[in-house]
Amino acid sequence: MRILDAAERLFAERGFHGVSIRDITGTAGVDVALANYHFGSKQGLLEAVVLRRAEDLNAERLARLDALIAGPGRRAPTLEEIIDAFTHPLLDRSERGGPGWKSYFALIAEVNNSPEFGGVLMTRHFDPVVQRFIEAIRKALPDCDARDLYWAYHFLSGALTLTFAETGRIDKLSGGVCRASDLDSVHERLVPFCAAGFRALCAGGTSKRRARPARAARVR
Amino acid sequence: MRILDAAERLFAERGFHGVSIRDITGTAGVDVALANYHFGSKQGLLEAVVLRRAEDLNAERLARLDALIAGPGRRAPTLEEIIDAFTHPLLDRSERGGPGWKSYFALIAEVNNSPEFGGVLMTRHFDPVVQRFIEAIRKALPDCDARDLYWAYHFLSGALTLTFAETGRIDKLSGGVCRASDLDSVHERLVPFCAAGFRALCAGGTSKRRARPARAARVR
DNA sequence: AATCTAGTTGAACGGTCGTTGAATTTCAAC
DNA sequence: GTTGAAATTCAACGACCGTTCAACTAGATT
Repeated sequence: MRILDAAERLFAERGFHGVSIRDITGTAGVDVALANYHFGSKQGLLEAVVLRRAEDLNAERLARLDALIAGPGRRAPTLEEIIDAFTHPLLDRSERGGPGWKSYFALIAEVNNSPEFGGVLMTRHFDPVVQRFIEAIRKALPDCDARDLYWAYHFLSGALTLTFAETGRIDKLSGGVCRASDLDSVHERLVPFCAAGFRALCAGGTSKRRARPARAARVR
Repeated sequence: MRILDAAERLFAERGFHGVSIRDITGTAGVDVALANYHFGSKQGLLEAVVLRRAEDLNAERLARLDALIAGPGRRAPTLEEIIDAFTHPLLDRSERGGPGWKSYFALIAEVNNSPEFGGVLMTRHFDPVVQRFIEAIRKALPDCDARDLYWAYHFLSGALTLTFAETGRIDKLSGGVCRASDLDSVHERLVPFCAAGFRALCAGGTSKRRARPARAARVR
């Protein structure tokens, strides 16, 4: 659907309110009224854009997770493998999934940080799968406190979202040493970074965590 | 300035394009034309909102960093202390800095993930201080590859931004076990999470990192 | 061939948008 | 008390907004 493609790109570039239906239908080469006919409203169009690729993404994520935990004669999956199953589908699609996917991830990053739409859209379309992954991580990190687990996922989510949005800020900050478009390179670091973070919070139960960083929190 | 306060809150709630100048001046109780008179344009108003608290934030961050590295008879600061100097000013202000600060951090999260404004505003107002912190971390993690360092900061930045935006998504995801508004609790975990991530990427140079997670990347 | 439905178009609705210029008020300096 | 600049208001500009509805087209069904 050309309307969805145009909406995806423009919403990602300028945000929901920064784009008019006329911008979208104009880019798609169709009449203004067609958007409302197919999607009911501008909000409905946004939701359709989010939903379209979310289904594919969720399916691949779950397939990878199932392959890890139910593979024939499989040992228990490592934390790194679980995180990779969660993040690798994004890497695949952004690098080799066609041009729409990069727009999609930039859009998701905006929606994710938007009080207006984030709460509903993200929860509805992504949280069920996230729950499955958190359960898997819980098994890989026994004796892990639930709060620590959820917060660790929260940090992973923030890093992941910013990374695949490819805002290009890191390019400027690093003076060209890092390129946001070099996703393979980032992903290679994202997985061990987050795995180490998870272990720092979870491994050994809560007591270890509370004892150590209190020192840092007491600075000044 | 009442206009800045109103703009800060409304921009945070509904995004730049989701708010009209009339919304802002109406909330502030002044005439429509006053916004353009003082700030030139709607974009100028956004920039003024971002700049106002950025200065205070940068000053406090640098003061804490200087106290760490130049304190009287001070040992070399730990990684946790440096990260805390970077993040604690956010915690202080969000919890005890008045109502405007929470709006501000939500706004920063949106601007940060926006291709439209993020590139210019974030780079201009925050990157100089970020560079100082990355330099400090580099000294705390000798033999650290520059790319690893920048990418680790990138992940920290994403986690930090999402955390202080307090989108409340974690509340739903965790079924109430975690509350985004409980910032002390999050911060207590954010520092060790990121410190462990930095060490996983940087400690021992690049060879160690490249050897290990390749296994996770080769899954499937 | 007639009928029906989904898809598409054109035109228009009322409303809101960012911005501007002239008129008015405020208020400190003289 | 007058002057003058800064601050604020008022009214309006043209442009664009999301949405709707009647009209029209295409293609399958009868």
